Amino acid sequence: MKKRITLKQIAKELNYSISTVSKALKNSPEIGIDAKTKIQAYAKLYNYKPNNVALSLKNRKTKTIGVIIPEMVHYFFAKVIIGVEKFAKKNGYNVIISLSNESFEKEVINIETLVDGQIDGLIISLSKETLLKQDFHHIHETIDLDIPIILFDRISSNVYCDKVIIDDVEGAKKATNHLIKNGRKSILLITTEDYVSVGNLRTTGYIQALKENNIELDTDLIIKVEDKKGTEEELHNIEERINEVLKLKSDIDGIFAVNEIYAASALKVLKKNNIKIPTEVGVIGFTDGVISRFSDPSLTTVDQHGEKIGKQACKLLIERLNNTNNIPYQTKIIETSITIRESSK
Amino acid sequence: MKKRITLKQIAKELNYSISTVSKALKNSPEIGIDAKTKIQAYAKLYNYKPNNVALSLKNRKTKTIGVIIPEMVHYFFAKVIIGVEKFAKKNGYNVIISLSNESFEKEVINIETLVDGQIDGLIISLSKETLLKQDFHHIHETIDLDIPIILFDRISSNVYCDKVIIDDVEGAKKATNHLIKNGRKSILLITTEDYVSVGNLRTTGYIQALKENNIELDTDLIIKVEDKKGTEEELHNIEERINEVLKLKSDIDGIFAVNEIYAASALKVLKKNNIKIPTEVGVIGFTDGVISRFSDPSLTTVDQHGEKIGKQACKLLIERLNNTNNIPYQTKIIETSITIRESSK
DNA sequence: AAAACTAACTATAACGTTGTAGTTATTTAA
DNA sequence: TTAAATAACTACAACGTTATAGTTAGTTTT
Repeated sequence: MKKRITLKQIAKELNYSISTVSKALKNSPEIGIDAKTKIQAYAKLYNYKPNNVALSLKNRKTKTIGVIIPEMVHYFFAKVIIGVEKFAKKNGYNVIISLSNESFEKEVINIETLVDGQIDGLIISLSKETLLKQDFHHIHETIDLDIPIILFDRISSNVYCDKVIIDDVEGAKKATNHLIKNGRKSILLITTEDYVSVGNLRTTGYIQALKENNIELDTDLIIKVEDKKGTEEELHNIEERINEVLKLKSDIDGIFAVNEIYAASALKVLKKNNIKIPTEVGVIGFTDGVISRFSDPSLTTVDQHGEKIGKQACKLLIERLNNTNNIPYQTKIIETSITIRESSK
Repeated sequence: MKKRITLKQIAKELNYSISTVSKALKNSPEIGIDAKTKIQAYAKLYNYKPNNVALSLKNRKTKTIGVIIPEMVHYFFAKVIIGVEKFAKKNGYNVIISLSNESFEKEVINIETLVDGQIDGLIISLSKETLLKQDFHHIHETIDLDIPIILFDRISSNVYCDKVIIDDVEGAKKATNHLIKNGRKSILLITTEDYVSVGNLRTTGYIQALKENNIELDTDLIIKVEDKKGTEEELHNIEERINEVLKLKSDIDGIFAVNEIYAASALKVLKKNNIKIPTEVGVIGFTDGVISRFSDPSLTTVDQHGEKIGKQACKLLIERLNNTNNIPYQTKIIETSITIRESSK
């Protein structure tokens, strides 16, 4: 119907030049008070708003930040996005979200499309496939184009850029220590294959905690799950493997899972075997999401503070965007904390 | 480092005019084969890509679709977005996601920012506050600006535009009937206050199902929850109220909850009271999300097929964008289905 | 009363692209 | 051998904005 009004139209209507109108609306002292009042009133009446696309073209910046996450249905990523959103809005930036669906190819395409004039900078958590392939050319090319990238959570030491992570080792240590402090000694670890960096690090933390408490490491107590995108089949397989180990090692009194799905699976298997939680076996999971909160018993978790991560990532990005002279790359570490619920202690 | 190359630069470098370069890259027959080969080779070498912002300005369209959802941590919305994304990408559109956080004001601001040249059309699920206020001026203004809007899930009959919904009444009926078919007669309904349109409709479906099966409606068996954004306090309150009703009405043999959080709360209370699920009480929830899948017992749910909804919404939008002549507004209804799990028969 | 200044404007270019309307030089038709 | 046609280009305007560099007319200054 009534398309957006432009400076040109206002100028024509009021018999001023486009420049005058532009300046009047910017309250420039160059413009007389008469013209200003008239123009401003007219603009208000017709609800003038500058065309952002034109501004983007002129200023060569879009005031938009892109976020690429592997999946949307993860509570953690959702939280991160909320953090990014809040901080971005506060600083006059918009946020575009894109999904890689854990696929390397989609990640590459998404970055290309976004870099294509849509965004000033990117916040990315790498897809599993990318980490497996160790192919980061798309990231490097983007940085070469002077488009800053902040990596969070799923990062790689082979990429030079700002990063925001949690201390996965420390978090896993905290989790394991929590179980040990409760007097547990035979702790089952349910983790991912090593190429998933966070899984790897959490495994390390588990091992370190044992060592520091002089508990001998028993590799039979480590289940490494091959990731298959959470299919029913995979879930079943995980439960099966947990079940086997529980049969084999009857002295297990604690379980640490590197994500909440594995933790929920552990709960299920324990309950099926009529093992009392937390009296006989205590359970703790990494990632504080809805599943943990609503499971029965509710799960003790390592909270990654996703919102803080998002905020920090956004902050780093905006700082870099505002700073033309290259500041050295930073890696910010966000503290984890343990949220104690029914499944432990 | 190496900023994106432009037509101008190519033109200068190869001593052609900008128009020639533009046309050569578009393979126009106006341009000689020599020039074409040279220009195309050069463009490829320097990885030329047209600047999207300039194109947006020129074409007055952005090839971007905006999606505004009330929250991100809902599995349902996440699914819808996946559906939108897939269909959009396939048709050469990008997707921007924005969150209203259930706030009317944020919804208004988000729409304004997006409409400001960022998007060609919008897909929106209204915030609770908007539905409560019944203030849709921002929606109407956007439509007046010739920016098409598709509403999904949380819609209002007071807005004239395309809509995609599920048949909430039918879905609730299916759910209630499922319990009745299992021989249950005293079915507790846990729903929202009436201003939340979906809650309202699902309540209607419940009532209709009872009527059709000649079961007398007992209003004591309806719990209407005042929505408070899922705070711990609210959860506690819900559990309390369920508990009270269970004490009062000992013959309850089925529970239908209009979302999975309420359903999970019901499970918890039942288990605390040592009531066997599903033998003594069967439970079914609306919305098929992670909580339902990982709860214990796992929850029977009404699946809303979020991905389908997203796809349909995106389809309607793109059709409208491609059709300058006004087609009449449509409301598409996506079928629900029941996913039977452990909590009911 | 000529020079300098100022207030209040306008013209122009630029951001990167594309479609339309030229402009050449060369070839073909009459 | 002149007019018409064609091939292969270029110029220009436009999308909406803003910063820079003008241009007026009127006012001070001396």
